[in-house]
Amino acid sequence: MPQPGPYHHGDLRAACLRAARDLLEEDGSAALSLRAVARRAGVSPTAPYRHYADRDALVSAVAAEGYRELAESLAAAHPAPSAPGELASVAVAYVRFALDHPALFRAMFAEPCDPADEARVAATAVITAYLRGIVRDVFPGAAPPDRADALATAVWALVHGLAFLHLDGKLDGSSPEAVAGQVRASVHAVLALPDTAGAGA
Amino acid sequence: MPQPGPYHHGDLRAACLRAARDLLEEDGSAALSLRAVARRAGVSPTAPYRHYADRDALVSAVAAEGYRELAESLAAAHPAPSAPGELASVAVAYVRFALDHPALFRAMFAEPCDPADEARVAATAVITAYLRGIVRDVFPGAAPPDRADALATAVWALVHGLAFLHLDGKLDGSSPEAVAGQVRASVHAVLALPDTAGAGA
DNA sequence: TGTACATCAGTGAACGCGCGTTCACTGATGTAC
DNA sequence: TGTACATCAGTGAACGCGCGTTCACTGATGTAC
Repeated sequence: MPQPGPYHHGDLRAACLRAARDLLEEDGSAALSLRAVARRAGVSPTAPYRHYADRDALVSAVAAEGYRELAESLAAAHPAPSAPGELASVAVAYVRFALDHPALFRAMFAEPCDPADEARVAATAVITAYLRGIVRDVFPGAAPPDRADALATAVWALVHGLAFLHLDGKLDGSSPEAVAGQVRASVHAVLALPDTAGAGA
Repeated sequence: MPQPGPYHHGDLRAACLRAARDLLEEDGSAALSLRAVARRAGVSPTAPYRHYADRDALVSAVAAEGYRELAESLAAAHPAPSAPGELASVAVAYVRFALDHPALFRAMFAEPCDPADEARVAATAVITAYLRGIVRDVFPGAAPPDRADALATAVWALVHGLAFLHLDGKLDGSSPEAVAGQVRASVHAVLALPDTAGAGA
């Protein structure tokens, strides 16, 4: 039943992205395939080639979209953190994003990365700059500037590692609260502050 | 040219593992396939089924071997660390292992994990217990015991994150020294100590 | 020491699958006159 | 307003591929007598 539908789709480019995202949400363990995306979008297997040069281009587009959404999630957690506890909230949002969109997150980082894909590189840079800026705001007096950079990298690596270890079932992710608590405790450890988590924000 | 060779291989089980490892070292981006492993081992495509129930069993065996080797690498970096600097050396070894065996490392963590595979679970537990023990040794007086646990998890996540970010080309991995320095700096940041890296051990 | 036979570890043909990608095509759209 | 035609976004058949897995088989090994 070929579903009459219009011959021209309208916005197949976006529909492919949407379909890819849906597939990742539904069965994250399967690799993303162009044919599956086309099927999902209700279109012939070759139609996506009108909009994407090849499979890699589609995957890169999906990854870039993921980066943008991740950045949004972080910003939504706290627009301009200036205290360690607020930074911790951003960290929690990072891990939360990974757990809420496991397959997307994996695609963003684990798919063989094309270093030449501009959108992807740019999207990564946004994340890096964002984290760096946050850490600088939280520690305005960090002695040498590259110390702040080192700290920013450490924070990123920490939350990234927590995210992946959770994704791979190596840590206790039984409840969102457990995860959040874990992340806060870790961030506070990094920032060398007494763990003020537990109750409050 | 079917290479005469003996009909019976001798130890095909081990040869498959070896072949799988070789393939991962050579082309880490390709997925590990049973047929490729058989080919590499110089054996018919179905011979491995004598020794592994299915593809997953092979991959799990490879991953388990990887965990064992990772544990060895960590132990070799420092048999019984008791000072932060020694702990940092272990951290460097962790990241080094990932960069030296990128595809293996990915297979260990990113392959859809079979939670039921005993060898694999056991091998993971060894890593966890090892890191936990180290952190406890380095901080014998850590106030509540679960604080030491949190710290151990944070350290693990930190090095794990650094490893993956490096694997994915998100950090400066231009030279082994740069990587090691980065890792040391991060660990010291976590441990809230002045960064004593740079020159010495 | 020699032979019969069970067991084991391989072979090789075959299956059905989904994939990425190509190609020549055709239906729909929109623009120029 | 009406028609001719270029352009664009789809179709659908076909290619060759490597995969996991099955099956009936056969060659080699080792044990019992």
